[in-house]
Amino acid sequence: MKNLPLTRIVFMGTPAFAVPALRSLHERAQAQAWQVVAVVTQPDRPAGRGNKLVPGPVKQYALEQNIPVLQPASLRKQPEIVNELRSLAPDLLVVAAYGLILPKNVLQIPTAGAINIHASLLPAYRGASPIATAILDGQDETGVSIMLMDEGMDTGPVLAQVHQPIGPDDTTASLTARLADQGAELLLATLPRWLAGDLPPVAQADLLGAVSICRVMAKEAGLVDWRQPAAQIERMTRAYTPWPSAFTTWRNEVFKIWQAEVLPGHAEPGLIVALPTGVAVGTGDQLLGLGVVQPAGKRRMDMRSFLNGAPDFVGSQLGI
RNA sequence: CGCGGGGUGGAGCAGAGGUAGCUCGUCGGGCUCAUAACCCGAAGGUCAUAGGUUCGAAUCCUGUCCCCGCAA
Repeated sequence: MKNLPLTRIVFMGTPAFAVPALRSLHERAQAQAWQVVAVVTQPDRPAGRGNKLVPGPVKQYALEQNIPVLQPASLRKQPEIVNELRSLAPDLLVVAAYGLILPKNVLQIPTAGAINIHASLLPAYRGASPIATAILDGQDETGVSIMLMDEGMDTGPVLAQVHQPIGPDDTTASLTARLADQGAELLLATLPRWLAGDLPPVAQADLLGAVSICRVMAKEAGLVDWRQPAAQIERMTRAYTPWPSAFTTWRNEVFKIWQAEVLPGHAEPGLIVALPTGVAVGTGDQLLGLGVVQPAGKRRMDMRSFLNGAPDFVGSQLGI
């Protein structure tokens, strides 16, 4: 038992989505006879007020667990990092939301391949924002795929998939948390079989569903166009939580909408109207009832609270 | 020192040198088939914190803590 060769794993990931997978690998290391020998994550970035350098969640966890951390700014331009990876002699790369493209010479390092956890049912939603885009599209389910990486973007053959329903109140935040846990579970279930040579990869062309691609989300995507249908705007509030949030302007300042619901009725797009049950905004079709909002400089609050301090809100006009 | 807004009864806000006010909520009472309705009454605040200026500070000055928007 004690002399079995350990499977050497290098984990690559950055945000909170990747943490459950790393934690699972690390906590089960002994039982599964593997070892997380290093973590590769994006460099600390200036964040928050004051622009202080902030390490990502994966780095924080790695530091707590005394796992060595590498933070290259680029894999292509820093051959010394690639050499360092090679010298770690990993058997396996496990990648989850790392944020950098892995060049071929990196993918070739591990003897047992590079495995990626992707938050969609591939081949749907390849790319950078699978969770938010699925919500925005009004999908009623998504999932997690464990796949072998190739040089394309999320194009490699799939080892395992699980489905996850998208609830009517799901946000990118809530879905991300569930998918991260589910992905970690699936990873643990998949890895031993893959390492044992017991799991044939399936090409994405042989899977159900059409290819679709989602790009990195832009801040401006959250800007509400009140001429759109109410249902679309409602989905924006959930898809863009926690970032960049669905927002409009009120009195020339940012006004965020965190929670809303489609209601019957009609009003001029962007016009605030009073209803027996609350306050709503006109859209391209129906009304959008406002639930939780956030004026600039204030914390988010329910509509009742906001109206207590802004009695002239009803009748005013939002947006551009 | 990246830019900016803000911390006032449970909530959201107003007040900007003379010891606090509005809307909502809460509690008691009334009315109602009923209501995020209405009527009457009440409780509840050392105005973030430390120091300073002043006869007097929530209001002016300085330090500290905390919250939020932008930017990244």
